[in-house]
Amino acid sequence: MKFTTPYTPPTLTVDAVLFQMNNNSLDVLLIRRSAAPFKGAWALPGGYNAAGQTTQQALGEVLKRKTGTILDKDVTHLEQLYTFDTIARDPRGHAVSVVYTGCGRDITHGGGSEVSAFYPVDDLPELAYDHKDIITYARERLATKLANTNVAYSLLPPKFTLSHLQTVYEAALGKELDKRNFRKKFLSLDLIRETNETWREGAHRPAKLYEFKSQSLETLQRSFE
Amino acid sequence: MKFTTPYTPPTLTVDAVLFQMNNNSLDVLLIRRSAAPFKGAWALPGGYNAAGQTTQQALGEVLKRKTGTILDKDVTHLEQLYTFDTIARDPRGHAVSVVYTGCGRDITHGGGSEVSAFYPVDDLPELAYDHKDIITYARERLATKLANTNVAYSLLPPKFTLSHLQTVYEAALGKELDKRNFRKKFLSLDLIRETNETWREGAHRPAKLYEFKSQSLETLQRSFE
DNA sequence: GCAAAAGTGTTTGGGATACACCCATGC
DNA sequence: GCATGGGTGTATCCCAAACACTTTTGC
Repeated sequence: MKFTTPYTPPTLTVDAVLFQMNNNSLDVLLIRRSAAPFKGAWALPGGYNAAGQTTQQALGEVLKRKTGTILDKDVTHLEQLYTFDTIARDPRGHAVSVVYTGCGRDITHGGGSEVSAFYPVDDLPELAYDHKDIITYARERLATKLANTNVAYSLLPPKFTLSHLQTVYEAALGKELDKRNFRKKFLSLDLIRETNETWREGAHRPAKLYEFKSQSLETLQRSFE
Repeated sequence: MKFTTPYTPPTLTVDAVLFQMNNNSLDVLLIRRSAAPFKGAWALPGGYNAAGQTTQQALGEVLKRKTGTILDKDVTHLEQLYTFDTIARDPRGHAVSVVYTGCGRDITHGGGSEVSAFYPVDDLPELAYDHKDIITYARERLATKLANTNVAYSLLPPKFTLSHLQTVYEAALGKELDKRNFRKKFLSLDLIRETNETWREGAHRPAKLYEFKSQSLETLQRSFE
C-alpha cells in the first residue's frame, strides 16, 4: 500500500560472534572465506536468512553448514547483539545483518564447508566487511554482561577454580584484577558454591573447584566492577 | 549458493518507540491502525523497509508519512532497540522488525496519514501485534540509559529545574526518589550547570533553571541508582 | 499568614580499594 | 628446600541511604 513499485526487501543475513576461552585467552570463532567478496579473508560465520526462518533458526543452520557447530549443544549462551544495516557494508548489494553473540566451552567446528579457527580477540587477523567493529561491540557487550549477570557460567566448564573464573573476567575486561578483592566480591554475589573436589595441576597447592548455582542467565542486582 | 530455490528474504519493517514527557507523565507515541490487521487498534508507528534504505532512513520516511513527525528535528535521541523476528508476530506473513527507541521534547504529530496520540506508558490502550512487550522492553532500556548516560537531556527542554529532572527519573524508573539525595548525586555527576534564570510558576518560591553541558549522548563512568 | 514547592546537611553503613604473607604441592 | 600458584584479612575511603526543616513566593 505504500510502494507503487513492488516492494523489495533488502537481503537479510545473520552472523555470530562466538566467544570461548582457550588457554587463558578469550577467542572468537572465525571462518576463512572461500568465495568472493573478501575471498581468503577471515570473517564471522554467517549467511542468509530466508522468509519463514527466525534469525536464530537461520543462524543454527548456517553454523551447522559452514563450521559444523551445533548451536543448541555447543553454545551455552546466545543473545542478539545488534542489527547492522549500512548500505555499503556488503559490496554485492544492500544486506541487513542481525548479529548474535554467544559463548561456549568447547565449541565443535571444522566439520563444515568453510575453514574455521579460533582467534584471540586481542590478536585478530584482517577481517572482511565491518566484522572487526562488530567483534569490538560484542566484546563490550560481554564485559557488561559479566558485570551484571552470571554469564561467566557459559564460558567455564561446569566445575572450575576461582583462578579460572578470574581469568575469564580479566580476559574480557582487558585488565588485571586483585585476587583477594575479586574472590571476596564474587563470593558475596552468591552465584557459585564450593564442591568437595579439587583441581591439581603443576607443582603447587591444589585448588578448590566451584560450580555455578544456576546454568541459565540471571541478572544481578548489584553490579560487578 | 545455499538455496536451490530462489532466495526470498522475509519482509523487513521498522517501528519506533518514541518517549516524551507530558505533564509529569512518560508517554509513548502511538497510531491508530486504519487497515487490517488489527484495524482500529493502537500500535507503534512503523512500516516497510525497502532495499536500498537503511533502517533509519526507512523509519524517517515512515514517521513523516504516518504521523507527520520529522525524525531529525523532533527526535532528540534515537537508538536501535532490538530486532523482533518471531514468525507469528504478523498475521500477514513473516516480518522481521528492526525497532528503534527515542526521545523527544515536543514531537510534532497529527499531520500524517494515521491518527496519532501520546499515551502514558503506565496506562496504555490495547495494542496490536507484540507492541506491548516492545514498549516494556524500550522502557527498561530507557531506565538503563538514564542510569548510565546523560540521555535525560533528550526528554527535557534546554532549560529545566531540578524538579523537572527528578520527575523524568521518577517516571522512567517508576519509583519516587529522595529530593536531597537526587540533587546531591546528580550535581556530582557534573553533567549540568546552573543558568542565571529562574522558573516561576504558582504561589511558591521560584526554581533555578539548569542546562545540560552537552546535548549529545555521553556515557558516565559512575552509574546512577 | 498560609499554602506550596524550592532548597539545604549530617549521620551511618556497606562496598570498593589497596595491600603482603603463609600454605600445599611436585620435583 | 625451592619454585609455583592457592588461599586469606584489615584499614581506609567514598558513596548510598535515611531523614526534617527553613526559604521564598502568590494570594
